[in-house]
Amino acid sequence: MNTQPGGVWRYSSLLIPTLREEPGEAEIVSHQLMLRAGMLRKLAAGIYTLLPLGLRVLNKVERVVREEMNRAGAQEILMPMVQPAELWQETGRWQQYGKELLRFKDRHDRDFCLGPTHEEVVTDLVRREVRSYRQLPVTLYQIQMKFRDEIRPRFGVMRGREFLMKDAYSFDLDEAGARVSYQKMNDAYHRIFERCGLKFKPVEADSGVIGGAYSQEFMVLAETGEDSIKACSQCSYAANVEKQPGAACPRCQAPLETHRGIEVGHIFMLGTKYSEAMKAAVLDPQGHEQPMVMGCYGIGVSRTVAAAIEQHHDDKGIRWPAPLAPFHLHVVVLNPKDTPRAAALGYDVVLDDRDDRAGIKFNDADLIGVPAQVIIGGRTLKEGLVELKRRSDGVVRKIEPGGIGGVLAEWLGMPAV
RNA sequence: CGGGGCGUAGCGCAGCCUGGUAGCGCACCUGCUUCGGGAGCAGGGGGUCGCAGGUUCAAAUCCUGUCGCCCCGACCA
Repeated sequence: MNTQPGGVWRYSSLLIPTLREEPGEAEIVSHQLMLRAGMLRKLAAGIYTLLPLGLRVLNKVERVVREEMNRAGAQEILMPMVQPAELWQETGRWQQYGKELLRFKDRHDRDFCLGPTHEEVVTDLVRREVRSYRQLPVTLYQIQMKFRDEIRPRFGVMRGREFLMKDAYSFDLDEAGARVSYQKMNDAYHRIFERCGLKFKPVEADSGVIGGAYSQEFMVLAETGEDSIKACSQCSYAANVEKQPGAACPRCQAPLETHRGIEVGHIFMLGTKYSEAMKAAVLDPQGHEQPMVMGCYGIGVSRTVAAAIEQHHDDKGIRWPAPLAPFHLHVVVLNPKDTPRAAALGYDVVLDDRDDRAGIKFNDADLIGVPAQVIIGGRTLKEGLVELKRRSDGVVRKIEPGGIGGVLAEWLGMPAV
């Protein structure tokens, strides 16, 4: 599908199978709304097909992520989903990783796995191609489907087995350089989640199987989050409960408050765990071999979509933050005979030209949650006006069609492209 | 893997306890009317009741096994 900005799409030609009733399979609101809004359908436990609307939102998150990764100096690559066992045996994770790592053999009886993460592959790439400290620092990233055979997938794309992830890996000559790279990614993550319109909190976390010196998780605050976090009531300190079992802030001794969070990002200072195991080294200015100091940085792209819905919805449906919205403007044409010539507004527009009753169109529009709606029809149309409605708070303005662009720019907080 | 629940039309469900030729709402198709917040009337199509065995004259219903899905727990970059 065309994802170029500024297009006009006819609702009648899009596959948007909205559901009036709540699907029995969904427990939490983001999962329910993704199904009801026709974004998502299940193929098997934890494995989903994204429909046009769902894909458009995913693409919007990807766009924000790419822009900020590129701005931070990271370079995009694309690594294979299928990985040979040998690499994982080098780091010992072939044995360490449990059943979450889906393994299989090819026709020649060689062992492979579906990549749940890409430290081994990227380290293999860099050790082959980078020889000198002059080539550092380098940060590589990709946006790719991951597969983790979760014990218990749940809540739709919140905890799927197959999911879209942005993973980045930094390589530096020394610890100081690695800290700079880590900080750049930290800054980029703040910008990404802010741009996505999310209320989030960076927390200190355990680095788990990935390993490394220290790590931070980016938690979207939501009641339905699977993680519990402790945040200081006075300073900015916050930690995952796995990491912080105490009741008082270790920095300022103030009491800690408990919140629920959805982990949408996780950044790790890896150190030389992988570069040493895999002999990924460069020559320093003195001509000595040094293992590269690494960091790795993940964002659950599909999970971010669900997290955004958890924070932005009401009883009628989704209320997309403008940067993530599948469309910026939803044109509700009450009488298909009044279908306007779709003016090039410079925004993504969906035009509901279906031959259906007004109630169906209003309800679908609210469900899908495009941030602005134009209602064309009735008395207003006879006056030569249209109604512009803001989804977030229901504010309605009657204006001349020529004024739509201006109000949109104001409401969306973003200029036309 | 332990505990709980559910598999009946595309979706949501009833029927199962107490066995006797499978039903409701929505959706879908046709016609007429209607048309600013999920229309009305009339007609119509759609089902191996998850699957496999067993009991029985007869199984959606009872028994056994099995598969799938959901929730809680353990686990989780």
